[in-house]
Amino acid sequence: MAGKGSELSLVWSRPPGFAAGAVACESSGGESPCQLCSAHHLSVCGVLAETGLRRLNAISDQREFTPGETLAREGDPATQLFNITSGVIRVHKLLPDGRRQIIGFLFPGDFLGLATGDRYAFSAEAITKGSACRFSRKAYQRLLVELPELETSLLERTANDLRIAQDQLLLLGRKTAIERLASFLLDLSNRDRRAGGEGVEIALPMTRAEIADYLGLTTETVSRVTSRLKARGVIRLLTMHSLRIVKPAELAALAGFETPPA
Amino acid sequence: MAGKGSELSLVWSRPPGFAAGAVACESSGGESPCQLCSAHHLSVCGVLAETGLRRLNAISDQREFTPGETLAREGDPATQLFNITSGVIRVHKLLPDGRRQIIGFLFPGDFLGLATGDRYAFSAEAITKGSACRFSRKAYQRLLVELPELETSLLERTANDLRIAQDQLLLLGRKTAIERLASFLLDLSNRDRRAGGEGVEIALPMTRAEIADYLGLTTETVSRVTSRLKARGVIRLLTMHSLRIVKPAELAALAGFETPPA
DNA sequence: CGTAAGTTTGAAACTAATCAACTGTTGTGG
DNA sequence: CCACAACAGTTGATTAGTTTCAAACTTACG
Repeated sequence: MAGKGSELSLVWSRPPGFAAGAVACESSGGESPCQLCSAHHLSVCGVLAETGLRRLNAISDQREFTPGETLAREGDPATQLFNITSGVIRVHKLLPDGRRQIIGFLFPGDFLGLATGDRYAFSAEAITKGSACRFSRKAYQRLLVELPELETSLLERTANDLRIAQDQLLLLGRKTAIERLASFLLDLSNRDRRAGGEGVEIALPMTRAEIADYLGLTTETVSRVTSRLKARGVIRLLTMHSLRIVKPAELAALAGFETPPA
Repeated sequence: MAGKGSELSLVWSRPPGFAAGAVACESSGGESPCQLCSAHHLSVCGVLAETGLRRLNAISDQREFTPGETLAREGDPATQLFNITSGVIRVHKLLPDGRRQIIGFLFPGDFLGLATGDRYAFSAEAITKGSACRFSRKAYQRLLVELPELETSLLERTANDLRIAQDQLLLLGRKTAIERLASFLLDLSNRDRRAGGEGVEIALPMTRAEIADYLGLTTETVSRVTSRLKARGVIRLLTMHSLRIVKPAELAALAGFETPPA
């Protein structure tokens, strides 16, 4: 019962569980770009029929990005929305003195930019190279009015992202360092499983510093806690950026998963 | 530029800034209950025209609550939605060992229950006595399909709540105890100002323990930090549950408001 | 290969939590 | 209306978990 485990997107993401959203998609070129898009089934556009897809495609263009590239800057006018089709993005907020909180990591199928008013409330930067469908916010909003299934889908996604954010509030407000890291690894595992993987071998495209800024810790603490999990035989590092979950049950227990006592 | 300051609702709340949402309302009785409702202009129902209001009203009933009463329990089937019309609600999540994170406080006009799948992802309990419009989730969702302006309004609210949650992630992940309390008091001040007040005399309907669980601290720390603010002349306690902000600028500086350096 | 960036590990410092005592507030019944 | 009990809040002393500072080690890359 209870807790589902938190996720990772947080600024528009994956399908809330049932119906998928619908935004627009990429392709490697060709006549029907969206249907060839490898992220199509994960994306908001997944719910759109032929007609809707075509209209969405008409207002989108393709944007490639390379590591370190900025897609959105906190405080700038929020003119563009993105649907990630490949690669990984990090989304963060800063305090005036430079302290950083990473709000979420975006993967293919995740949507970027709607948790925003007139200006971006966060910055978004590429961690890996990748690509995204880009929309003008205005055109997108106009299209929303005419494609109610798209709006419904976005509402579901937003509600889902809100749920994810609330799980993360519990993590940041009340969990210990080891619980935070365990929760994070389980999230990655669940994500991999939903993407069709085994959820056992986990890729970590982000650096330790980025994990730290996501979990409200320091690099050193992330490193120490990782070592502890390794020493307890719960995980095994394969490379610097991938690991294997050896004892999933123990990891879940450590994560203190959101299962209320009552 | 930049930061707007975080808010307090987080599980469906106040108007995102421009258009208000629309759900349904309360009244003290009478022919046109919604229009007499004191929370009407703050609520999602605020955007609905006569017809929509009537339909919404048809599927709602009135629910009074007293301090300590539970409106929703984490893990239970999410069958009911609420629009708060008076009083204050706290929304929280628990870890198995009882650690609590308060996700938000809900005030009149705030909406409760949509950041949820089939089951509530949080518990909601009354802090004060009050009242709410209650809807069956199913009936509400059916109505959403037929009232697009309601759905649009909900989407805006959800996006707004997501933004608020993300501000709180920054607070919990990166701010110090004094910055957290200062941010909290400023949020309350802003809320009061938007409700037509001066934002100077602040009501604190919640206990220190509840503030602590909202800010990821302990009661003792909240008390100590409050004393420090008092000693510095930034605030003055009027009663146990109300205070005056004496130096708003200093309070804002302490809050480290979300203004990125760049 | 060599340099820079990223990661790990150790020691010291610090913030907030915990434990504990005391004070203030609230609400109830004599 | 006061006394008292129960609860809420404050303050102090100590502890613990995480950060900070520092150095060594590893990996990635030009």
